[in-house]
Amino acid sequence: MPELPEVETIRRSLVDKVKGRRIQGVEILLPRLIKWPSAYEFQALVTGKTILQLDRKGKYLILRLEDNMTLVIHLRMTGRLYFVTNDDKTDRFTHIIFDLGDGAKLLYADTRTLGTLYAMPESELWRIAGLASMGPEPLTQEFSHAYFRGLLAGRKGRIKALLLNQKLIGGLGNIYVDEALAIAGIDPDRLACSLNDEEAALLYEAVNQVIYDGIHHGGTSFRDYRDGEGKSGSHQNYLAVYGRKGQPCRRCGAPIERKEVAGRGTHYCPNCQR
DNA sequence: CCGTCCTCCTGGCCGC
DNA sequence: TGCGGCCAGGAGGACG
Repeated sequence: MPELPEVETIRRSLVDKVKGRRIQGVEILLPRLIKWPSAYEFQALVTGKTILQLDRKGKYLILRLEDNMTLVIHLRMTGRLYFVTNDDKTDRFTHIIFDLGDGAKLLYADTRTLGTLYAMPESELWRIAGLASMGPEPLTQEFSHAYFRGLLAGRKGRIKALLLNQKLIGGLGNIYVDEALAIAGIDPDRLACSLNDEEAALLYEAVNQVIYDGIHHGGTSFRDYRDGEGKSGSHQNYLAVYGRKGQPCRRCGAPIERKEVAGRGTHYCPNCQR
């Protein structure tokens, strides 16, 4: 499940490969993945355009094309983006093929087909609500300690739900939220407004730390995630709690447990997190 | 406005 | 061994 560190790793692995290349054609094998405009219009808008830059905002990848056109991709659960220079790597999960010329292709593959693609002029990006309403990302100036404290004040929902809310903080998903809460020693079931100053400070630091470490390790390859060259990340080897049900807590040795919080499978140490 | 629940989707895993 | 059932979870929409 690509979260901010995984999407950033994909961006870094692709940017130099696609920059300056012209999209010669687009083959759309699964049209329903195109959310705006129609698949036919999408094809017309991006074909013939040169890729000027590859940006990321939260979990969205944004290809900046010439003439202020943008191609936006959200990988959701199992989306993958590969750069290839031969045809060998297409399989039945390859749904959209961007021909970049000279045998080079950018492949969009997705086993569960929940991913979404959009094409529109930069001035119309407001159409993508999740992009337009995204909150500040960890490791940015905008995501200040004061901002984070402000989020917690008076909020009755669970802290896990708050961290997952992209309108409040951009880029966190289930893995990194569980990890941040584990590092900060906070029970995911706690109400956001119940955190004291010390806990809030610990959690703020933990959120930044897990995102930093995740990027540093090239992402977490727990199931499907690979970077733009098909390489796995290594952060799965450093996880504190996610996917470690029954295994000993790295801090106290107690078995990691799993429960449902905010409708999500949640891993935590019952001893360290309170 | 806010929180909760449902929906989408399919490979993989579990139990019978 | 086969197969039904369920789980994984990001995000948008319905609903109270």
